[in-house]
Amino acid sequence: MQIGELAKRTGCESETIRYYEREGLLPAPARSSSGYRRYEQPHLEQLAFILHCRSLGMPLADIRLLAGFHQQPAAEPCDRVNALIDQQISRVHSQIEALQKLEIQLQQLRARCDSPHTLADCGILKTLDGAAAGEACACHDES
Amino acid sequence: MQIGELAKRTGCESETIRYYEREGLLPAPARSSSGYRRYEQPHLEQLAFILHCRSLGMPLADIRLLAGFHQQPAAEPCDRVNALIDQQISRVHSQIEALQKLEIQLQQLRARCDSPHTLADCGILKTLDGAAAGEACACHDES
DNA sequence: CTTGACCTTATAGTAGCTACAGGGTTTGCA
DNA sequence: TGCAAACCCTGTAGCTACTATAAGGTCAAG
Repeated sequence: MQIGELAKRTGCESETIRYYEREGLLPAPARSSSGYRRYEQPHLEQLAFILHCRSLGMPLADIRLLAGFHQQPAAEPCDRVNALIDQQISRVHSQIEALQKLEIQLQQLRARCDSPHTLADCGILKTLDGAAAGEACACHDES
Repeated sequence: MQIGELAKRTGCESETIRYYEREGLLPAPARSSSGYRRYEQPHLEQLAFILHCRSLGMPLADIRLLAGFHQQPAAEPCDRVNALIDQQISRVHSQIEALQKLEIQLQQLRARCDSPHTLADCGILKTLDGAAAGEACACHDES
């Protein structure tokens, strides 16, 4: 199949497929006489593997590693696979925590201007300006 | 003060300060005879304003807008300020939701290999491979 | 024989920095 | 006076994971 069909079947844009090839995540396929890429079933599965990992938020470098385990002797221990997943879980987890703190801070800031005002009276702008001048601010200091 | 001192006082690297100047977030300061940037107190406050907003995860484009409100007549309504903060809150909120789903999916995947195995037996790799071949997977399908 | 849908490569853009390279300046010390 | 360390300058390239062009070649239908 051509790149467009692979794209349609996987829901991944042609340009992204070419990008994955350049990045060494997908093997370069055979070419037709006119230079068009010709994909087979294994390419589709490899791409699906990549997309599945991406949907789990894994970085391309980790996916490269994960894919690489297929080339290794099957009797090897799989602890590095587990470590990659654990790493990803902890990355995601700490992002969640950081964003939750952020949301609270933003809501505290937002509460400073709950009814419509003018720029001069806006509690949000005042808070931000005050913080810039070194004062305590609703969003960061009154935890 | 020179850029290095501004950097030290704000905890922002000199290169980032120059970057903000290039991006039009900080006004270009006066220069010494040898071309060194000379900052005054207002620059420090402006930079602190930017850093404070950044610490709330606001994109530079929004910070530019927020800073721009200082140049506007003080009697203008501040609803666009509020809208920017609301937007940021909803961005952060939907990121949190997406990451929480991700974490659950990752943990379901991780549970497929809770004790050490070989690559051949690794429930994680098997799940990922199966998903690539079109099977249902622990992480996405058994919600 | 032309139109439209496909494909090719190469390059630049996105966000928000960070990290050089390759220079100039200033300060202090011997 | 000479020199080294610690500053500063500009300009450019790198990071992630794409996305979006430009400028062109190919192929099938009508």
